[in-house]
Amino acid sequence: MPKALDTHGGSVPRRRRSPEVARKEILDAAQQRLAEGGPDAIRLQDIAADVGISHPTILHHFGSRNGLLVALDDRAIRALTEDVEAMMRGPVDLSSGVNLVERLAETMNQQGLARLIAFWAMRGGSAQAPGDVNPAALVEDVSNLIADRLSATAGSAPNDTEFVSFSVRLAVTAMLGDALIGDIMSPVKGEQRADERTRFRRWLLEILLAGRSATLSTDRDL
Amino acid sequence: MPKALDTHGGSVPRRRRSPEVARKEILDAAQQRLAEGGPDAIRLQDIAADVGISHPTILHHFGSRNGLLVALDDRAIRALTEDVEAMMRGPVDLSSGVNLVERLAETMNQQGLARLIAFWAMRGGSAQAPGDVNPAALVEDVSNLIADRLSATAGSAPNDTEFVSFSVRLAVTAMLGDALIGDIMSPVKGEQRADERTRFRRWLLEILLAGRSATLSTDRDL
DNA sequence: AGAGATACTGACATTAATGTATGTAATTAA
DNA sequence: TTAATTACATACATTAATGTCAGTATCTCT
Repeated sequence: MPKALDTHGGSVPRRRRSPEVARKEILDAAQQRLAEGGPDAIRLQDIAADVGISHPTILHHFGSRNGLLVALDDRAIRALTEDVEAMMRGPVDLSSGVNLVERLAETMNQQGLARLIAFWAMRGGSAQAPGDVNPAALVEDVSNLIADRLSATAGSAPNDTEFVSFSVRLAVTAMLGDALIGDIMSPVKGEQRADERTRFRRWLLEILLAGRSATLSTDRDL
Repeated sequence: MPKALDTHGGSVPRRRRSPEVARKEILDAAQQRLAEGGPDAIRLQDIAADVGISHPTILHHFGSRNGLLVALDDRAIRALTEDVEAMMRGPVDLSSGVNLVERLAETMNQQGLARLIAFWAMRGGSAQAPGDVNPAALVEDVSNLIADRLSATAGSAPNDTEFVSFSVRLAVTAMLGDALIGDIMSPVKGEQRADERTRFRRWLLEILLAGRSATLSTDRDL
């Protein structure tokens, strides 16, 4: 039988998480609150209630409210850059394998990541690159990776590098923007909206492919 | 000589604005704070200090802090939609007149409008269309306008409508996203960054034009 | 010039958030 | 099994924001 000498609620035994798990659960809850309720909805009490802990525990893990926000930003940028990186390390040919645009749209919309990234941008953005991650460096690595690949390919003009880089940039920024304000940019309502969104993405992919074939002579895999 | 019987500071006579001017000055200050400091920087005291008034005056004009935020959102969406509308009412031909992409980029970056729109999206977005303006309706009007023009033109396929609509949507969302996270999407640093940003916009415009000429047979003015 | 209307202020009330201090209970290792 | 560590809780302190109120100063209209 459980001993009833504890000072808290009593009936339910206290759950003890590993620091990693605790941090993840807290960040998840915070991210969901941000996505659903906006910036003002990030309150320690509420997040703690969602997770099922008391709010000082959040401070225990993140030091301060601002520490939590920085960790949130950090994770969001990491998710985005890693996604781009993964796409880049795969076959770079836009037409093959994963659909660049579709995948980005998924990433942006899952867990309200788009709003989180917007939040990061509003809170100072690249100016305050915090902690152990440097998003800009990650992106630069990816760009170098692409540049290396392209220069290793016979017959690639300097334009190719910029075309790929611009394509990625366009896809990322457009899918971010579309996740944020796509709804009001669409004249279609209700049921058909999802269809139109899908068509928009396909159209964007086609535009990119067309632009590429106009730039590159052959259709080789990069 | 000024009478010294007043209860406040005394030396400086109180300035009295028209409600419209007062609201505008307050909104401007709030917008700048949001753009520079993020969501947490929107504090009535600070904004009041920027304008040179006391914070209850803000409440007098907007009712509550939330009233101020709604007004901010409202103005941002209005600015965006009116910008799009103006572009649409002009010559729709993407290659002529104003550069669609450039102009959008300007709009997004002036006064940190991009961040404000992101803020709006995070705070509930199209779900809570407030007050006297319905952003969705404005956008719909514009879309109808385009559709009418296109159907009035001989030889226009249904595809044309969607192509123009998608082009605008792409330009808007991409320039919004680029204003937010363009910095980290660029592998270039320092001086050359501005150049690259310009090239990116030109490139986007070219892509759109190429896609159009691929869709439309003639190059007529719409 | 006088009177009404209202933009505006200073002082205060209230609420509500973050952060602190101290103790408890669960986990791990000796 | 005992001891050390630390995730976690309760109660409280503190700060800091929004919001209220009663009065003042400036504008407009007659």
